[in-house]
Amino acid sequence: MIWKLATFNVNGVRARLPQVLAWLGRHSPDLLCLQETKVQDQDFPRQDFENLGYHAAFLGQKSYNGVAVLSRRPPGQVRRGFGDGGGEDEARFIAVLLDGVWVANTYVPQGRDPSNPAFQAKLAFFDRLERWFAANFQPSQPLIWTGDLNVAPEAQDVYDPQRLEGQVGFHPLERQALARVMAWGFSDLFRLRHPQDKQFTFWDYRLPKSFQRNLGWRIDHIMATAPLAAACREVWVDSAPRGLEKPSDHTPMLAELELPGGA
DNA sequence: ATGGTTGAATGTCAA
Repeated sequence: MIWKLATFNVNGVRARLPQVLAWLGRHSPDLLCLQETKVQDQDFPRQDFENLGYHAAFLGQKSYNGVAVLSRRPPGQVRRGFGDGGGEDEARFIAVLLDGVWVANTYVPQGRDPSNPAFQAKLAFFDRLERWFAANFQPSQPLIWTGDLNVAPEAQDVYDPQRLEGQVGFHPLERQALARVMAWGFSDLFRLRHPQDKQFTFWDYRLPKSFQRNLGWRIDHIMATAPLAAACREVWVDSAPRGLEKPSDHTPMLAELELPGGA
């Protein structure tokens, strides 16, 4: 079974709804993970997605954050929040069991600035994620971790690594925190398939003409354990949505996997 | 230099 999955930080699912619906019609992924939906659950535009044949699982809050998974087939199970006894006040984590594969969709805290307490909360979020993976899975099992991880892993993942070194999103402590989760058992599917490419997924609104000048960051990711990394056929970034009128500041990343038999 | 723009909200925060 060929499986197409995608991740897209939409920066407001209601503001981006026509764009997301058109994108789904064009690309027809088996599942699409959304971040920064910025909508309470009772206002999530579920019907618009169902009209296109997608099931919607979501966890939102007022004004900020919010994650959702849209899927062609209904998820067998859904986890909203970590459920580990820690705080669940921010809507940043949802996981679904789809076609026998668990997919964790995360909106990692941005961190604001390395001197800000939010930065420590960002580092702690990675630790919490690793504990969730380790408590529920083995690295030998098929598992996807995707979303806006808000970290560029390597120098080739930012437009100016010398200038940006030590800034939020490209700070050594964040790269280490991400690397520790990866070391549990994940591969970065984009980097696996494209070892040299300088391909970004985010271009800041606040930098004049950042998209036209390609002043971007690769901070949206699709990570997979070994059996799914071996099953990965292709990974790519669709930059077109970032060039539309009133775009999100992010653009989608997609992957195609040949799911192992029986998954 | 510490700017700039956007969404959700209708203050101003978070990114």
